[in-house]
Amino acid sequence: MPKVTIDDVAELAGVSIKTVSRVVNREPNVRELTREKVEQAIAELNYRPNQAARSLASHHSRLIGLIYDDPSVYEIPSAGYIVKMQEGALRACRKLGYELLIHPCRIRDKHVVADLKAFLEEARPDGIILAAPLSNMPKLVRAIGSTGSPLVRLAPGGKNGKHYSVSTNDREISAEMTRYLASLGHRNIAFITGHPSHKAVGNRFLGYQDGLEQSDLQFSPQLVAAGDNSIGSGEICAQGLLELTQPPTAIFAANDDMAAGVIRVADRLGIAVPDQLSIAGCDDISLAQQVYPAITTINQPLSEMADRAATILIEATRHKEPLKGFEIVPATIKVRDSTGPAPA
Amino acid sequence: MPKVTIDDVAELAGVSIKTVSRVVNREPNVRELTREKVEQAIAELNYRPNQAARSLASHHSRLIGLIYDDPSVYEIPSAGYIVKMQEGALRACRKLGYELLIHPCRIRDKHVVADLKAFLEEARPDGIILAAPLSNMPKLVRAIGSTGSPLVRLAPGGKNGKHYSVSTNDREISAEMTRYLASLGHRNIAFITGHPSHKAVGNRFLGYQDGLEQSDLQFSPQLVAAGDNSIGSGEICAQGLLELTQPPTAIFAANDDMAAGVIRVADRLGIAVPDQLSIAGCDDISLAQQVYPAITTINQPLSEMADRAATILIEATRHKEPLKGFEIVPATIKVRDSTGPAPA
DNA sequence: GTGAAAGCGCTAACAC
DNA sequence: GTGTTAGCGCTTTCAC
Repeated sequence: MPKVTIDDVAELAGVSIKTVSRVVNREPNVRELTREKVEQAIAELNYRPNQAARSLASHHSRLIGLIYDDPSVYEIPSAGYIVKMQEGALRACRKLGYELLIHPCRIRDKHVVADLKAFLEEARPDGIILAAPLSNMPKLVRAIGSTGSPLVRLAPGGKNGKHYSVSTNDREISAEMTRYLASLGHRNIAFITGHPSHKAVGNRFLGYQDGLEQSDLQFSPQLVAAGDNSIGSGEICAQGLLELTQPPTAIFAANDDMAAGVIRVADRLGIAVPDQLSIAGCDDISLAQQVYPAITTINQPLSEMADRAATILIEATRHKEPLKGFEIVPATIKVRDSTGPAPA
Repeated sequence: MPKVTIDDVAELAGVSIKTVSRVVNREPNVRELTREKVEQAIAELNYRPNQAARSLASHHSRLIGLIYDDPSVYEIPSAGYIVKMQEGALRACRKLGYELLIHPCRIRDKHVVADLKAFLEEARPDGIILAAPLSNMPKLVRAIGSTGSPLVRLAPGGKNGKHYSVSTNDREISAEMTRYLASLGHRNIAFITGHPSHKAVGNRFLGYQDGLEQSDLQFSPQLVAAGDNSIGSGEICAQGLLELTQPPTAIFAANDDMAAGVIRVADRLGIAVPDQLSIAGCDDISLAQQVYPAITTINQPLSEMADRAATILIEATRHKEPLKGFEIVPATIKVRDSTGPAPA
């Protein structure tokens, strides 16, 4: 397999290497006929541009870095969360001719910042996606910002003026889910909160409160239990809630793992789902469909969000645009089998 | 942030760039004193070699490609499997100054082979890790082999003469698990097989049979149910097995998801685990610890296997060694709460 | 042990 | 529209 270079293509097509370069990079100012000749030569020789040479000459690595919390430390974010994110980012990268560099990091490690800087300086990605919950950590955002790498924050709890962010409508959609439960006749709707480090998950709690108000229901602190995103915490919270003298007829959990925990407890206590108890989750991880009954949940469009983040980043480096602002990828409610009319 | 180059370091240290290069690459033939001077200059300037320049000049990308089945198509391998693999491969890469390129691919897509070749030719990783179940597909193994990229097959069902493989002792450890169940007094031990495309998972079935034999127990086809690695299939299989006139007192599932399905069914049928039914799984994914009771399982050392694969690959490219042979990373049994003495 | 020179294969800047 | 030239920042080769 002798390596085919741009010179070989130029020679075969009878043009200069610069013209080949223009065709490869889809630059303007090439006659249609010339372009075709070059494209044919490329196909004939099966030419592939050498990325190393490209990036050395252009000062662009065509690499996007995806930074997230290492799951082997916390179980947040979960493996499903990570894989979904990767999938979206990869989709965008492939479409635009980039590669993705994944970089899990341990937020509790003292050397995170140094480690991150080393990654940015050595691998030199053209842009960085910082995933939740890291996207909320000023220390990290600042460290990356100071290197000058274009940065997109993924699913941060709120915006900041300095960096672009891609979020979903956590609060609004959680309000909608709450209204949906209310519309089924539920009056005692409980909520299980998520891990406090994850601000986007915190917004779901706010949405729950909004939804109650919009449905003319009273917010009651007893109906709120504090989970930490794990199945186990969902079980513990459910147990507490179901022992109340006025137990809820619907439980809305800030993620699917905890909702699955609630189902387990209902199973054990002989409470029928959804006939006696409705259960709703958040995230739409695969578990939500695998358990019985399948969980009504909110489809967090993580893959689309990561796709958008990577796309924005790549387009920004191409046009050398400053990267400010934000966008919102709307979530949708997936009604499945764990919710139903309130018991009479 | 003005970019620091090798010339700056050479000037500050008062040596030639070649000497700096030697120090950076830990080559021999540098006096200790010279090395120290250079290292000090590097630290002072915070110099980082430019990877693009390095790989252009050396014809090494310092990239390892990890190829696996896209989870959005099949749910095998699961997200947890993928993340564990990535973790191990990343650990090795970081230690040795490499980066990891992940490349999920859709085995059912007609263009897989073309897509893979394009990946290899464009990104030019120095080596490839092909994960199970892809590592069993001759079509893919051949496609990668034909490009000349060094290849390590991860957890293939068997060896082949042409490529290095890293496996675990699936068969032996499954036999051990079966013997363990027998040692608890179980005489009716059922097995739930995994998805047939995953040969390593098939070896677990062979191990189950070995274990029965070694424990002087009769193999009985009725005690074998065919799952597909999903929680749902575990439930279906469990239902069938528990309806037998001579139901098993222990069920050994070829993965943890299916074992979790068995637990769900036992829960529903009011069968106490482990008092009336022992359940064992395979893989030790996080779910195994999160469900109640926590699942006794086999810890598949996926992370270590991927670490070994990447390490082997990197060392081979350095020494330009041909890459043949295999190695086995032993798995271990994790006894937790889902197994106990057979009912009297 | 150390250094000088010659590329690696592309893109940028500018000429035509 | 197209081509020429000069690097990008390293490693390789070979001389000393």
